[in-house]
Order: sequence, then C-alpha cells, then structure tokens
Amino acid sequence: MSKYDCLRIENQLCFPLYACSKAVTRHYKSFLDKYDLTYTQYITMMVMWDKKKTSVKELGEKLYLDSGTLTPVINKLESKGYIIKNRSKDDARGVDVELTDKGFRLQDDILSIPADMGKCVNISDEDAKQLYRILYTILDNLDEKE
Amino acid sequence: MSKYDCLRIENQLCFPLYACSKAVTRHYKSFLDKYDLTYTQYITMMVMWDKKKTSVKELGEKLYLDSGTLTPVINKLESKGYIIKNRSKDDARGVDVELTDKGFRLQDDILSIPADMGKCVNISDEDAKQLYRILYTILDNLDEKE
DNA sequence: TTCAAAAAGATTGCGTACAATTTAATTGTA
DNA sequence: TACAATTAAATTGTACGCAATCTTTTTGAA
Repeated sequence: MSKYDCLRIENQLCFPLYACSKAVTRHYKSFLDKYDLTYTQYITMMVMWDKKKTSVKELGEKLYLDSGTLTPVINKLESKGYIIKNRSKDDARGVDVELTDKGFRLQDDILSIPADMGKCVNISDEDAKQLYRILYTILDNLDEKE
Repeated sequence: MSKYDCLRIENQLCFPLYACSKAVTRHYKSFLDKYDLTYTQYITMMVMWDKKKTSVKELGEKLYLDSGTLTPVINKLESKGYIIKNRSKDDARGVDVELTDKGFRLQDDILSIPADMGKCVNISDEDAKQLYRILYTILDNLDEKE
C-alpha cells in the first residue's frame, strides 16, 4: 500500500480500454485483409452504406475523426472505386462523398464479419449491453468538456 | 429492418470501444503535455515505476506492444533521462531497462493525473468495476486465439 | 560438436491519429 | 458593399501500432 498505487497499470481503467481497443482492431484486420480494407476504411464505409451521400464534415462528426485523418482514407476508398468525391455545389468549401455501386455491393462480401468478430469477443448479451452503454456514457462525458 | 443492419455503425460494439479509447487518450494528452510525455510513454513509465528494472520483452508483454513500437518509445524516455538501456549480461539478445532517480521522482509530479482523469470520465464506481471486468474478459478471449 | 531453428531487438514501411498551419469560400456585420 | 471572422478541407509534422524483415545470439537436436 503506497501513495503511488494509483499509478500502477493494473489500477487503471484507461489501460484495458486502450489495450482492448487495439486487440479488437488487430483482430478485425484478420477478417478485413482479404478484402484489402483497413479498420478505418471499414468504419468509413459503414457510414457510407448508411448515408449513401454525405460530406467529409459529416463523416468526421460520425467517426470522431478530423480531415487530417479522413482525407487520405477517403482518397484511398475513392481509388478503390467504392466512393466518389466532389466539391459541393451548395458550398464550395465542402466536399460531397457518394457511394458507388461497387461500394454498395461490398456490403454483401462483408456481411458476416460482425458476427464472426462477435464469436471471438465472446461476451454475454448482458455484458455487451452494459459495455455499449458505459462506453457511450464516457464518450458523452468527455465530449461535453470541449 | 434490413439484412445490412449488422453493418450499421450504431449496432457495433467495436466502434464506441475504438472512439472511447481515442477520446480518453486524447484527454490524457491535455494532462500530460506539460510534462512533455505522450500517453505511450506514460504507460511505459507505469510499468517502470512498478518493476524498477525489467526488459524490453517484459515491457512488451505487459503493454501488448512489440519492439517496433517500444524501441523508439524507450529511446525517447532514455533521452529524457527517465530510464537507462543496457544489453543484458545474462543473454546478449535481450536489453535491460532500468528506472533512474529522475524517472522515479517523476511519479510525484504526475500523481494527481489518474484522479483528474477520473473526474472527466465521470462514471459510477459500479460501472467502472463492470467496465474493467468486461474489458479484461474480451482481452483474454482475443488473446487465447493467437 | 555442429548447424538449423528459435528468440530478442532493431529497422523499415504503411496507415492511421491529431495538432497546427494553410488555402479557399462563405458569413456576418459595420 | 467591404472586410474581418469563421468554416471546410488539405497539408505538414510528429508519434504511434504493427507486419515484415534483418541481425545477433542462444538453444536444441542429430
């Protein structure tokens, strides 16, 4: 029992959060590699599948990513033919991003990945629900301090 | 209700995990900046404060990081005078890493950070306990598949 | 004993993250 | 209407994360 106990790694909540997030992302890689997708590209496509057409700004808000990260990801996805970028007609500062047919069809290839990952993570439905709730609580709490 | 619902970002557990981990790390930055420490350097120091003397290998196991990530982090911490690297006497393949007096004293400067972060994260003790348990469950489940 | 296999770190290369800066376009206000 | 302030992306620079490869050393079996 020491005044330094609060600095022990096993007494941190941040560390398992950080380590677990990396472990999950790394595991996704094993599923995504054969489609030549990175995790960041994958979650970007998730928003595209939902919105069909959106903007870099909105992608950033949904994914909590800034243009410094998103610009190269979007360029990569465009070069693969999954999306198309265009300067916005309404506001020439903005950039529209639109899902292509090829991008739409990618969903069918990838459909089983969430369930496959679920089997690896292997926690109870109740734990999954709690985890989901607590994570979004923390995200909200940290966000409102900006 | 579509067969593609499983690919919606709000139905993922991985996404809030990823976003929350980044938000926490980003928030740490605001506390760590004035000590010129990155988050990765900070958790590396946590292991050093605990072990006093260890190896690159053990640091990697505790932190779930490989030498590709650790080598530059350790070199940076050595250049700041917090630790010292030395080829191991027992096994010349390995490298010993040792805490310096300056490294030890760093703890006192930083002692309040975990509590300060706790206030920002702001979840109940019960949620914190559950979160800790679930995260380590997932880490264990993913690890045993390697 | 010898030599192939394994192990520990370092290096290289790619893809994020993110702060800070820059560029171009739009808004709000005097 | 001017023009300062704001906004959206892109660019730049630093630091991870991690796979793949390389070097050096050790281990283990024939």
